[in-house]
Amino acid sequence: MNTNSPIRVRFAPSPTGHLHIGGARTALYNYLFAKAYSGSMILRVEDTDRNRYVEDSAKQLIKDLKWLGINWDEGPDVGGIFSPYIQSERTKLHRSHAEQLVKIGKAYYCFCDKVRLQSIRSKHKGYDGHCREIDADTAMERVTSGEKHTIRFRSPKQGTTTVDDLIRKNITVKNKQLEDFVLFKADGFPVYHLAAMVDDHLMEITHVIRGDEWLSSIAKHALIIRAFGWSEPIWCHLSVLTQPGGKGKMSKRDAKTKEQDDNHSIFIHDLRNKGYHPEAIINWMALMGWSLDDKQEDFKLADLEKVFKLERINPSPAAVNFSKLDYFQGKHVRQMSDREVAASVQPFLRKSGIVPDKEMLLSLVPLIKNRIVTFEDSVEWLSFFFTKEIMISPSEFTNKKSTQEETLVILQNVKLTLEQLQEFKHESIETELRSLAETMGLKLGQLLNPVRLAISGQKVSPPLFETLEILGENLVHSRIEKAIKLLENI
RNA sequence: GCCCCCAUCGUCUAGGGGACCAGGACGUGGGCCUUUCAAGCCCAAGACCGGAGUUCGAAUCUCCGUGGGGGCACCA
Repeated sequence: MNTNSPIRVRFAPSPTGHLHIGGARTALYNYLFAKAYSGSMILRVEDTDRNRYVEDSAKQLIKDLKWLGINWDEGPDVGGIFSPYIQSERTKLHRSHAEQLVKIGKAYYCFCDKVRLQSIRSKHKGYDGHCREIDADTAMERVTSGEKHTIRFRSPKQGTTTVDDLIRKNITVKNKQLEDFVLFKADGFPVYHLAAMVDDHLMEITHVIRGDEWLSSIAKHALIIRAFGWSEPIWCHLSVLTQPGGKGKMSKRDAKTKEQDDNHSIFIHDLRNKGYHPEAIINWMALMGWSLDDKQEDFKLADLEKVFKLERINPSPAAVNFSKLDYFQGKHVRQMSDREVAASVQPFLRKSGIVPDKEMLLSLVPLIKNRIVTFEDSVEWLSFFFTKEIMISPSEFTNKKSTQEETLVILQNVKLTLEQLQEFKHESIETELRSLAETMGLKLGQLLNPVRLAISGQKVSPPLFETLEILGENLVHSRIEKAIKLLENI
């Protein structure tokens, strides 16, 4: 291709379902490459398969990409000089190009129906060339008379086709391996192979960065391009993403059973609903099949836009590793300001029926910031602050270390101590409770754990002194009192 | 079955003939800190798929195996 022309790349999903991390990562690499080299990113929706079309999924796709921070310069929603960017609106273009290939003898009309194709499939590796030698005039007549037909590519029968992939060097395919594949379907729509090549050419795409699943048909694509006499884009095929165990392709089909546990999903919108931050997802995805060096692993989208290089893409398959996503997510949360965390957490609290006071929430954030992974996690850390009644079963108060009576005494003493406080601040609470533990001859933990249970209903909670302060004198007293009654009445 | 791609710790990776008894990160185990749980810090275990070749020298280059993956539609 012409190396002087500005870089133009495209992400070309088909609207058949939700955006998952495989597609998102392809989109990301395209986007980053465009940014790093001041090129243009194009979004093109490839919806030529009417059977698999899923209503609204293009809209969802766009929403998910935008949420991740991936933008484009041309696309169905923003337009551009090569409009339209919805492939099904370009079928006239595809048709005329297919016919052009017929005209110059690189393709031919085929009148075989599905029944015949089915019957030869067992005997032949691919299409048997039944309509290959029908003379042009006869074929033309049958087409104009309205006979159902497809247009097939006239694949070379001998020799080899060699295509250059940026990260895999030469890929050579024996031409006899190629059948006369369909370019244009009887339903009036083009097949991917034709449509994508025509659109890429017309849209002046310079680099095709796409998934590994296209590698096996790259010879077809090169042959189509060469048949037209066009120059090829630079090809760059990404590796596949495999299941967490490293075995088997990560797929949408069994995503529910294998890649997805309670907290993780391969779908971007699920991750979003779970409370992951887009930057964490970006950082995680970027490193599945790409690296800068052996030093830096923390990247913001803005960083990646500066340093991304196609040459550093790794051709070998990468297994999805959700624990690393959690790591990046946790790390990202800790880097956010308290205000940002509060804002991110709020929708999840609301979803569970909690409408927190803004200032109170802000004061709680420091207590949970390095305890949560996803924003949704905040709900279980904070809900006891906002619910009127908490549930405790008395049996939880006793364990191998302390009996009912001991716990009761602790709570009574704590109650007294707290009642005598001048001000209900965590510093003074801490001072008094520490000295109470000392006078009672208890370890701080022994003293605090029953209190924790009494006021939160949980064995684990945010740091207790701060928790008590924020919970407030009244609530603390009533909850401790309630726990005391509970213990007395066993 | 045929074709194509890939191969370094469990996982993501650095490395690209001597700098490597192979470096980093996640995870795992242990320790420190500590009011629970985290976070943080420290330590540890843990890999060049096998075999030939090329070379003074191979994780690195070549070939052959093996393993894994992807594709062989009027799907994308």
